[in-house]
Amino acid sequence: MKAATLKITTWNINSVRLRMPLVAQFLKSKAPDVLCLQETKCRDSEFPMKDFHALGYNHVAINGQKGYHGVAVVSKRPLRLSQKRDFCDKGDARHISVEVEADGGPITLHNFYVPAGGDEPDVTINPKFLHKLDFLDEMREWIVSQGVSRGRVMLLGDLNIAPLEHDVWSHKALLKVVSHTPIEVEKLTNVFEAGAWIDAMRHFVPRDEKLYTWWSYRAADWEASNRGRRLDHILVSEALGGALQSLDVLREARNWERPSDHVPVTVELST
DNA sequence: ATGGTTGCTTGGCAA
Repeated sequence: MKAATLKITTWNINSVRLRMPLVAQFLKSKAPDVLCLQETKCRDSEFPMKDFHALGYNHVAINGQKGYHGVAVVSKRPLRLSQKRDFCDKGDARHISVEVEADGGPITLHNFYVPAGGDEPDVTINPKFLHKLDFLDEMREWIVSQGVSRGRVMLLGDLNIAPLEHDVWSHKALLKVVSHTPIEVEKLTNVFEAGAWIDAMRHFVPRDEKLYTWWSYRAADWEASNRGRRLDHILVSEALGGALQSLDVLREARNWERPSDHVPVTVELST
């Protein structure tokens, strides 16, 4: 009898075509039921569909665009595409949602790639930062008005914000660095509260322990300096809070050959 | 004080 669990991974892959060998290595060794990707960086017609099929991931939902952004969900279990919402009406591919079959009933997944926001944390001179804040406001409004977190729901992906003091290597040094500024943290906190989401990663790792999912390419030695940030998140609705079984942040993936700057984050749920 | 790297594409932006 099949174990009644569901393993779900989120991973900003920074070009799915370039890194398909790493994805294959990951799927073979960890075998999650569902993998949610961000920054696929290709049109839907260019997505390496056959490679996923060959690995046993026969169910695929994609929202891609040429060169930038792009999100995808690949699964060993049947999926039903439910939505591709164009937040901020810019035509960006930054969201896709699906329903995944599970023993206790379907689970809705919302896979996000939130705008990075550029370098300057000042909306008067940096339109990319304004876009990021507007995107977060729209997420909050959408969660409230649509009741997004009702039922068995997960919201995950690269949210490009490290909200807690120990989600960054130095809280003080990063207060004026986009990804950890007070205004971004406030708006992401509003998103969390709007759905009464449970922070699945912090369910397993205390808030006073360092926890990162991303290390810059620009460090001479990422591992020695260890200047990481927790930019990737998995949130679950209250109905799934009691189902959380385990967490795996695959730090070693940052040392793979030609790695993404983000590592895969996996949670296991009892279903 | 201000680089540093990577990907998509071939000059320069986005991250």
